[in-house]
Amino acid sequence: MAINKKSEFLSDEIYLSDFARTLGHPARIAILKTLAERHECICGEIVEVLPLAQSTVSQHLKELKNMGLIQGTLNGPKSCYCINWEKLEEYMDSFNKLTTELLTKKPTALCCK
Amino acid sequence: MAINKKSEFLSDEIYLSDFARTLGHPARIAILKTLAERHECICGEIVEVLPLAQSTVSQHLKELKNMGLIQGTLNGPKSCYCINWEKLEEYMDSFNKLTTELLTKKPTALCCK
DNA sequence: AATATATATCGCAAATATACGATTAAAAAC
DNA sequence: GTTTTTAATCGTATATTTGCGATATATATT
Repeated sequence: MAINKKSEFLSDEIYLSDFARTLGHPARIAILKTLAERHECICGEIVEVLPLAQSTVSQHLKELKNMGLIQGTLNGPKSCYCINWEKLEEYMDSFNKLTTELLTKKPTALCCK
Repeated sequence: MAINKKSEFLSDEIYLSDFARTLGHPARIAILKTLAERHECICGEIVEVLPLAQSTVSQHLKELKNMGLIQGTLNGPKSCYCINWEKLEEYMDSFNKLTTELLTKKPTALCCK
């Protein structure tokens, strides 16, 4: 690859693709579902639910946190995670805007005959 | 990584994460936007729009095609691409179901104090 | 027939992502 | 004060993704 060409795209496209890439692993979707269900979890609870080692789960949590989709606060030796709804909804809105934009351009006739 | 743990997740989570991963690169989002805008494009038109080499664009097109999101038909030496709306809407619906499912579980009180 | 055009594929290099065990750090329990 | 518990980080191995040039293939054009 040598050079990362990502920066040459529109910032909107980068923003959306970063969100999509973050959801691009089943573990991270499962984590969001678990957190939504339970409202908050300590790391260990999430590890129990996933078929992955603790260190791997910790990495996925870090990635979700870096994207702002979840937040974790220390609670003694434990670390309590929950969804950052504001941020999640912001990303969802952007995604919905894209899908709406695409759908409004859906042609009536068939293409590429 | 040694072993791919993806298969140990729920098929629904795998399905969604595959879709998300496919949108996880700005080039593929840009391709979908271009195809929606123009209804159909030959490969060369897409190459013109993107800041990537022809062979790289061809790879991204292949990935979108493998996921069923676009279809390409040969037209002489040219290859005409368009969006597979049925499939795209199917993925979007699944994604919307996830977001709805998450949002219905949004708590009223703050978590992780 | 020879040449030009268009695009898919191959082969390779580099970057990124995934996964785990081992270690570290910090608080809790004893 | 020592031990245990919890989770983050480090180091490392492997897999996957991204990107390009070169090549192959197939159709148009001349």
